[in-house]
Amino acid sequence: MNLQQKKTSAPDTTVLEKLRASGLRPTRQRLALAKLLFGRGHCHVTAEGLFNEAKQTHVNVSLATVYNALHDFTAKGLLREISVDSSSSYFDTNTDDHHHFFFEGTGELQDIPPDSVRIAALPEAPGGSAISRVDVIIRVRD
Amino acid sequence: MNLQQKKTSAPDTTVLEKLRASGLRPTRQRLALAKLLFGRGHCHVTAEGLFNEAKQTHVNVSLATVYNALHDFTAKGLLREISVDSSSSYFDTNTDDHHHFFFEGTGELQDIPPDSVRIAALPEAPGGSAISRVDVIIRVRD
DNA sequence: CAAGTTGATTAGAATTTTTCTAAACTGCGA
DNA sequence: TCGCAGTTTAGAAAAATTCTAATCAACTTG
Repeated sequence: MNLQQKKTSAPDTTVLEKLRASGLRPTRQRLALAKLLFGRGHCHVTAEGLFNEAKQTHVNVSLATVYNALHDFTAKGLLREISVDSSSSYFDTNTDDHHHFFFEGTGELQDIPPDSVRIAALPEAPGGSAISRVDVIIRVRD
Repeated sequence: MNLQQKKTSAPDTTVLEKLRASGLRPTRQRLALAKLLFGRGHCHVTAEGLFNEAKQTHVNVSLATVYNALHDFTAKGLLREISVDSSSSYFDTNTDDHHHFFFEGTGELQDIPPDSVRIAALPEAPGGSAISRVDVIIRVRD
């Protein structure tokens, strides 16, 4: 047995625990997708993009399942959904409070550290309703 | 002749001029849609929503034409496109610099006057690229 | 520990949203 | 007025997303 293989299996346990902790059943499909999403540094994916990655890794899931998983993960707070572009929505593995650059040419997203944008004077939400999130997207030509 | 009818025809001229000034041909379809969009106070519409309004006003246009018109108007700076929701994009007749409340329950948008949000410390765009726009969306539960 | 029960999950099918492109139209010059 | 060139429309196609019936997985119960 090769040590290289052992190395890659270590984060799988973390991913499994992550699913268990969220209350989602760790099915074959979800585990495989979660491994792709969380088994590396933070990233921004689209459903189509993750679906293609899955295919390349010989993980057999339907596109509908990818959508289901992304939405389930988002509902459990494992991902954050971002709408910047009418073409498709992005899912961010970084769920901490932060903002984004959007490169209009390539359609790519990049995180902005939370303290490099400061919002002074937030308005009151109308009708006394609660603010659930503030999204700042800085669009950049490239 | 009724004075009431005269009243509603006055803004049509403005709408016609608006189209002419932008360089878009004032076709029957565009005029009808522009009248719906600009013949009243600022509003936020979806393609589907505008299409339904058109039908109710007995304006015969296809949904594809509504999309074409909305995108053409946006390209000429008559509208601003906003992505908040993966379900569909919104078009805002207010093209001045301003931000939005998004009511997650009803899916409605509301303008925030520009000076009630102040952004201190905007980060440098990476690679020296130019910032084309900064969008702030405050999501509200309702 | 096998079988049944219940609720969660998957993925093919359907729907919705958006774009593409051939046909129709418009304005212009001959 | 006629024909040409570019613009606009809208039916058809594509892309994105959701729906739902079939499948599966965890938990009883015998």
